[in-house]
Formats: sequence, C-alpha cells, structure tokens
Amino acid sequence: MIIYDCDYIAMGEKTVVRLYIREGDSTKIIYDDSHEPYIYAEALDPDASAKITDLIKVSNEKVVQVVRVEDVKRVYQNKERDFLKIFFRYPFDVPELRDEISKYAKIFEYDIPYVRRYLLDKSIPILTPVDVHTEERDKKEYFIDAVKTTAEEPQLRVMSLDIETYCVNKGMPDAKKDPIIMISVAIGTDSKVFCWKKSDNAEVFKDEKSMMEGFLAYLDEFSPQVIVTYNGDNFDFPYIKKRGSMHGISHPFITHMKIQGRGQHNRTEVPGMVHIDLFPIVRKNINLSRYKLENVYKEYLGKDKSDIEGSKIWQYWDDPSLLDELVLYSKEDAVATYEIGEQMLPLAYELTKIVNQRPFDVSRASSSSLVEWLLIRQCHENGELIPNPPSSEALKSRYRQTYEGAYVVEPIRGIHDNIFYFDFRSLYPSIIISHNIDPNTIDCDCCVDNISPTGHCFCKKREGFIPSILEDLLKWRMRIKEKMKGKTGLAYKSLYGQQWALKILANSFYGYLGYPRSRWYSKESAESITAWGRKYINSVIDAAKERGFDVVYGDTDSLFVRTPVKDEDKARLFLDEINTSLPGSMELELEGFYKRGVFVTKKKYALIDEDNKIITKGLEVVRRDWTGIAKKTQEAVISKILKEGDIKGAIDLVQNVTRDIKENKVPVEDLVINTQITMPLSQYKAIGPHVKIAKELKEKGEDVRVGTIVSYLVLKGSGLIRDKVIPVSEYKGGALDTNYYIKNQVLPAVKRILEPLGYKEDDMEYNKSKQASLEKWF
DNA sequence: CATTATCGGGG
DNA sequence: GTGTACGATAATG
Repeated sequence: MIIYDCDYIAMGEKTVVRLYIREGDSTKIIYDDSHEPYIYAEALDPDASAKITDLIKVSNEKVVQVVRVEDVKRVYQNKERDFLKIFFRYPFDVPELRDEISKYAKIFEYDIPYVRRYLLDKSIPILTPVDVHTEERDKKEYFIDAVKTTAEEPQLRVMSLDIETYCVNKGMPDAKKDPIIMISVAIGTDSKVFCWKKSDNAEVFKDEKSMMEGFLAYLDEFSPQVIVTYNGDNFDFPYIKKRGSMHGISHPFITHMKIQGRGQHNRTEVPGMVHIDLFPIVRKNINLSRYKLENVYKEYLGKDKSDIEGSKIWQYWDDPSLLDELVLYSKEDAVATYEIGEQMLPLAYELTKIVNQRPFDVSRASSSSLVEWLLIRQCHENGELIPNPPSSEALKSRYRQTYEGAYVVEPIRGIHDNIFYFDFRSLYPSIIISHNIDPNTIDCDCCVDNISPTGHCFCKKREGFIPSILEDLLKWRMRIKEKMKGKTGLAYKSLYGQQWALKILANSFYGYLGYPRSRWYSKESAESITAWGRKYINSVIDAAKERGFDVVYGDTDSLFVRTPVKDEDKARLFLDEINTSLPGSMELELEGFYKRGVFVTKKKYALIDEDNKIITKGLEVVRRDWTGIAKKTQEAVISKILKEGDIKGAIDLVQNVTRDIKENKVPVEDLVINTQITMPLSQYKAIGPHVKIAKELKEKGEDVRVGTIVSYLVLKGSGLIRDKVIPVSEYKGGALDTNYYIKNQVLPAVKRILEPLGYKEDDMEYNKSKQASLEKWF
C-alpha cells in the first residue's frame, strides 16, 4: 500500500489524522489519534510552567486550554537547554493561546501546520510503498504501528479535468450566472466529455445539474487518487464548487472542497484526492514566453491542439453546427492536461518523497519552502529545535539589507552568431560544500584559512548543517544518475524525476540563505557564496578567452561564447580542460548551441536555436493590457533580429508601424486597450482610464462589476489619459491619439530591445529623425 | 517622486 | 490552516 495524502479532523476530544491509502485497486482511510498538538517554550519566569498550565481562554463560546506541560531537554543553537513542551487538544488551540504563553516564555515551533508536524514526528513516508499495521475500533481502522517500507510500487490513478463555461459578457465567466457547459476528463488515452446539448461525441445530459451529477458519479466510480488540472486552483475547482452548491448538489467533491487563499492565487483541494495544478509547476520549471495550455502543449510537448478563443465559446455552444468543434476542443484540453501531467508528475512525486510532505503542498511550494522543509526534517531528526521564522520587524530589516549578487558580465551588445551556452549549474552548491558555508560555521574563532572574498571566515573543523545536507543531496543525485544508465520506460522516468528534483533542491540552497523569510537566513553566507562564485566564473571566463573564445555574456553560472563557425569539438575540448581544473563536484556543462542571439543588457537577451525555436530572457512582456499593435510589433522586432540578423530591418519595421499609426492605417482593433476592473468602483483611490470608463458605463445602466474587462481607445486631446478615453462600444470614428499609441504603446515595447543597441526613440519614429535634423538646418 | 493598480493562467 | 505570492511596469496623486 501507499500513503498518498493526509489531513486531520477534530473527533470528540481528540485530534485525529486521516491517512489516505491506496491498497491494490482500492482507496481507504486509516485513522490515527495518537498524536497531540504541541509547541515548545523556554521559560522566562520561574513559575512559567504552572502559569501556562493554568491558562484558560473562552473563544467563540468554547473553552480553550493547555492540556499539560512537560519539562524536556532540546538542543538549540548548539547547546542543550531546558524547554517546556506544551500540549493542546486541537491544532487551532495553538494560535488562540500562543500570545498568552509568550508572556511567560519564549515560544518555539508554534507555526508548524499540524499535518506537517505529524508527518515529521511519526516519520510517515508519503508515496513510498509501505505496510501499515492497524486495528479496528468502532468500525474504523486505526493506525497502531510504525510503517515498514516494501518493494511493491503501486501506481496512483490519475485523471485530468477541464471545464468549459458559457459567458457572453466581456471578461471572465461569473459562476453566479454563467453555467458550466462541458466537463472533460482524460485518463491515459481515454477521454470523455460530459455536456448538456446534443452531440454524438459526448455524454449528453438534460441540464447543467444532471451533467454535474453524471460527472460526479463517474468520478466516484473511477475514484482517482490524483486529479490534474491546468489552473484548476483558480478556475475549474472553485467554479465547480460554486455551481454545484447553487444546484444544491450534495457530494463530497462539492461540499468538502476547500478553497484557500483569497481572490487570485487560490489553492483548492478535496479531501482524499490530490489535486495537482500543473500551471504553477510548469511555470516554475520550464522557461516559456507564455504559459497558456496551448503554448505549453506545443512548445514543451511539440503537439498542436485546436484553439477556440475564450470570448467565443458561447457562440460554439449556441450554434448546433459548431457544437462538435467545441466538444473536440474541450476533449483536447483534457488530453493535453493529462499529457503535461505525465511529464510533470514524476518530478512532483519525487520532490514529495524527498521532503516527505503532502504532494498537494509540495507541488505548490516555492523552492525556498522545499529547502526549508528539508532542513526542518533534518533538524528535527537531529533532536534540535527548529529556528523560528523572522518576526515582522526582522523581516522588514532583512528586506532592506541588500548585498552584492552574482557576477554578471556586461554583454557585448548586439547580434552574435554561433553561440555556445555553458552552464555552471552546481557552482553554488559546490561552493557551499567546499567552503562549508552555514549560518553556524561563520566567523568561528578556530580557523583562519577559509576566508571568503567578503572577509567572512567559515569554520573548517565542524561540518555545517547546511553543507552536510547539501552534500548528501548531491551524492544521492550522482547515484541516481548512475542507476539511470541503461534504464527505459517507467523506471527511467522515475529516476529522471528523482535527479531533477534533487537538482532543483540543491540549486535552491543559495537562494534560501538569502531569502528574507528563511528560518536559516544568513545574508553573510549568501554574499560569501556570490563572492566566491564571482571568483570562479571569472576564472572560467579568462580560460575561455585564453582559448580564443569571444565571451559574449556571462551571468552567475552561465556563459555565452561566440565562435566564427559552429565548432563543437573545440567547445567540448574546452569543457574537458576546464572540468579537469575545477575542484570537486563543480562542473561546467555544455547546455546548448544557438545559431544566433541578441544581447541587450544584463539579464536581457534572446536566442534562436537550430530548430528556429526562440527563447527570450527579460525581454518579452505579453500582457492583456497592451494593445495588439504593441504586442505584434515587439514580436516582429525579435523575430526580424533573430531570424534575419537585421537590426536595421527591425528599425525600419518600427518606423513603418509608427507611420501607419500616424496615417490611421492601423486597424482600430489593434489599438484597443483591455483592462480589468478588480474591485468595487467606489474603492478606487487612483482613477485610471479604465475606472473612469467603468464609472460612466455604470451611470448609463450597463452591467459593470468586479471582473469586467473594460475595452477602450485613447482619443486626441490633452491632459490626463483618463480624460481622453472612450469605450470601444461608443467609438464612431474620430481622431485617435496617435502620439499616445506611439509613445506609450509601441515604442516602450520595442525600446527595451532597440535602445540598448544604440538606437534612440527618434530613430524608431517615422519622420522624427528627419524633422529634427531639418529644424537644426534652418 | 511616491502611491496605487494591473498583469499572469483559466472561459 | 499552528504558514497567505511576486516582480515588473504604467498611470495617477
């Protein structure tokens, strides 16, 4: 069997953990009431223990009190000390009483979510095959014994889910009025669409409610352990809950669904089902210019799928001759989601196993959180107290202090051909290990020969907590890479996921040390790492130059070198030489070859590979509140530069666009600006153009609400932008503010690329440069 | 210059 | 859930 999820409930006087288990083909729940919530505290007052024991508080007509207090010894900051271990009945009693307790003692481990606490204390392995000893009590199975790992490796049942909704209005659908018209699922290559209009390619129901019930019956029958969605946290799941409750559907999927977070950025889960939202995972782990499902499917999996513009979906639903196209589109969305899931789930599973927390949490965690959970686990296993997170004052001051970051070579600006991209990926982990960098080894009084370029000394006699964990991770990764050799299929996939997960974790330690919210924050450590890093990358840059490479750009751990022709042997030779000279686990890798690149400034460049695939860093900004003309012009400029290597051509292109704008040759739809209303109109302190229009439309009795997208044009005039805007719906021709469209839309979009290459705004604007020189002349 | 507001993904 | 995102950019104040 395999434990794939867990949560807790209050049952009578006890807190009971529910472990969700896959056994053979079925799912079951095992209960555990043997773990009490607790925190630690260090007494400030000789009577602290008695005073804390006597604490009592009435909150919401419930009596909250401490269950008991024990005296314990724990290691904290390298010393064994006396602490109080304070027990509670329920996890939510902790926040009720912790301020009171703080009056008598300094509290520790008071903010560790209960399920985390449980998994930590009991060492329950998640997603690892186990045998669990249980006994039956009150017709429920109770966990009694430690788990034993077994060799059996059951697969979790995975299903993807996607919904389509009906929405005529501008903006995103509103669950209060816009119904769900289709629900699609995919399991492997099988897929299915539930809908409520006649179609031969879907399972048809009489209305939305019965369609939802049909879907839920299917869900019960298949009972997946894992549901993958694309942005289900913020859209599909909350939408289903809302519509389901409105219809009075009583099903755990509807009634027990928990939506955490507010407004945007939710986390949505259903007890006993692991909801993996692929959108945040893909965004964190793959570099793309856009993250629409369609883009990810094409750029990451190399597959096409049909696309229907969101605002037009209702038309496909209303027109019986188009309905099947919508059914197909919906089905393809579910299939694409499933396939992306197949690629990303091994990583999510392996991260889950390494940090041993719930897959739901792990799949949504930042890499700094993952590192922290790993450190917490190790710290706990060492019998030490977990350091507290920073207080809000400490946090503020941490955010204020900055330090010198990585070495970034100012790029040779312009277009370069035949670029090899070297990556120094394990640079920072290697530095941390070889120099034993840790908040607790810094500035010891016993060593003098391990001093960072910033002047901090790190102890060589005592291995640091962080370097030791990091070293284990890297060794582990090397073992996995050995095992991968000769493996195929599922075994390979799982190992690949494992080494990927380990790499992500190892590469996050530096960031963790410099991240202000970290429990093991150490600015001095972080800046010593970057200082040593600058030293190493510089030595590699020097070596590259010595061998006749043109170093075009370098940042932190990466190096772009230009060669007259693509000479892979030369690149490999250089790599081998460098790697024999580098210490320990430090390794330079040849990550790729690009036939052309344009380097603009630090952190801003675009590259094109031999398959004409373009990747950009820091340049492209695609936003809904940009006009079509700005987006199109930026895209054309990047493409012109990379595909034709023609900067002059790009300048001409921009000049032509500005001319077209001045001569009113640009279609009006390319000049429309779309901006969303995000709060009630009365709450706005700054009245932007879209708010001004929204207020006017509301006056006229139009349906304007939170979520409405206002589409407007900017008319010729003077003063603030909001004083010269008009809703697209009311535009009947008339002079548009060509200057605004040029100065505030098109030029800013292309300036970020062309200006650092030596061109001025005036060079890009039609007639401008000529006029300026003429004026001078006369 | 400081403050306020919007973007992303989803239909 | 014993934890509430973020970094960049534009317009107003």
